[in-house]
Amino acid sequence: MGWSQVCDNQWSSNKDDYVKRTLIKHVLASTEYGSTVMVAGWVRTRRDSKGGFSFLEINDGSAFSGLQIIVPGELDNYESDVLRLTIGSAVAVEGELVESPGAGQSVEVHAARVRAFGFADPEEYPLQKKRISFEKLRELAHLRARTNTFGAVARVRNALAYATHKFYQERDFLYLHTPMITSSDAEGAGEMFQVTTLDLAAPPRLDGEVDYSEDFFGKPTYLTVSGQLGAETYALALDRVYTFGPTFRAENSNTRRHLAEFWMIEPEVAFADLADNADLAEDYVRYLFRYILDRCSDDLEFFNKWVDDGLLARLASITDTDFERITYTEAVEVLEKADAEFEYPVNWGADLQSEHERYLTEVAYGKPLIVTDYPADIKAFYMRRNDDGKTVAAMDVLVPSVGEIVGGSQREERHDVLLDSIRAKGLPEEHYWWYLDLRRFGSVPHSGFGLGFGRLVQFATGMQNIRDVIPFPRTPNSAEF
RNA sequence: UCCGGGGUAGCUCAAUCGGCAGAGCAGCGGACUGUUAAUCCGUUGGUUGGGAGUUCAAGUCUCCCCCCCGGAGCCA
Repeated sequence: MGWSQVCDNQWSSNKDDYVKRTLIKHVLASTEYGSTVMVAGWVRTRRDSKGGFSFLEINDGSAFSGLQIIVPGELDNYESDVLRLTIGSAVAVEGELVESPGAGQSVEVHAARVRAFGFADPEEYPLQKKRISFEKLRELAHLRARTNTFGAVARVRNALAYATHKFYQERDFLYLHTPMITSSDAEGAGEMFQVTTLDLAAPPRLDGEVDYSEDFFGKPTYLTVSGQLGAETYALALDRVYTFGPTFRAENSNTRRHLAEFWMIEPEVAFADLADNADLAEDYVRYLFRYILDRCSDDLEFFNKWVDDGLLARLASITDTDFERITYTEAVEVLEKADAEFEYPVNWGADLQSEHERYLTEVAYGKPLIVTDYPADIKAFYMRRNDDGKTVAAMDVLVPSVGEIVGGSQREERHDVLLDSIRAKGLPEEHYWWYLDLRRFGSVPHSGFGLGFGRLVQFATGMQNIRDVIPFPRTPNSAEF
């Protein structure tokens, strides 16, 4: 049986086959009144009428809205099952699709059969119809997908992931799987989680030091903090590639914008300079928001109403306006002239602080902003040195509310300059032999960036905390579920 | 990690100067009803995060610890 048949309404009353159901989003869009439909999902609320029937609202996650079921009291299992269907119970319903006389929905189903699957004891079930705080729902991460908010987050996150692949595939980018276990800290992007099979209580030792030659890989290994360097190797053979996978940072970061495990998208393009890179980032981000505005309108309207009332206007403005582009030096000038109090002083050579980034994107320009050409001293070794000798071809995309969402650069393609940077930053050059090889053999200018997928979902939904846009967030002290 | 704010009923919160631990919602019982977070009446429900201390008396004051949230740093 093909998947399309599963989604089709092929249900037969002779067979107890509840796989052949119609997803609620298709039922809600249907106008085939009088037809028989089969639906299944989880009960959101039941209201009983002493007129001898019950209203059942069920949701299967396929749409923001649930489906109203009218259950007549004459059903055999009305007393035994239907009246026990409280919030959280799982149920399947066969019935007739009809136009609804009520105000809250256009269609409803008059049940001919109701099959109760798992009940949910209302004394025990932690979710309730009233609003529960996001903090409490984090403790209920195994159940929170059943709420309006987290169902909507999951659908928008999915749409953004799909749109990401669609965008890059349509542009002939090759999807690349870079390793999650790495033997070097070459990326230099933060503290790393160590991966080992050694007995931590009694590791083998040699001259007092832990003897990693006995470890699984024969040397210390870590979870990756970035797929960039691997992506560069493939871009310098296959022209344009992207990664989309998990990355890990063992930083003790406790903010609404950081996770210890998060997903990142990293495109890398050969024969591309910083301007090409900025064009790609802008096209990509605008493509994503246009996609969800088209495909996730119910979910976004919900977020706009209950989570962030400026969301829809902000998303629409981004799809309609070009991003502003300024250099770091220009940004510093704007900040120095700004009529605002900053906790941290602004001076050329210092990195932009969160408050500076937010001022630029929220106050000074009021839209997404691409800042380029940062001082070399505050940026990574692999970024291409500009002719002024002081700055590098780096770029950050800043958006209102979230701040930095994209960080990227043109990569240093000149072997001697790269080697000089590695030495100047005091990095162990023996770890970079293969990375330097790329500059010895067929080197070309190339560029890429990283986009934090969680921050993208935050921006797209208005959700304040990144822990609420991933199913099971990993943060310091927290790896439940 | 630093700064600040918190932890009280299943949930969201209140509790004045240190003086009998409360409300709404949920649950449960009943009434009513093509309902829409239904409504109305009644009702169950507490080791006030943990530990120690001050006091006649501690949710409240002091100390230690744990956890959560916001901001900062790190960064995506």
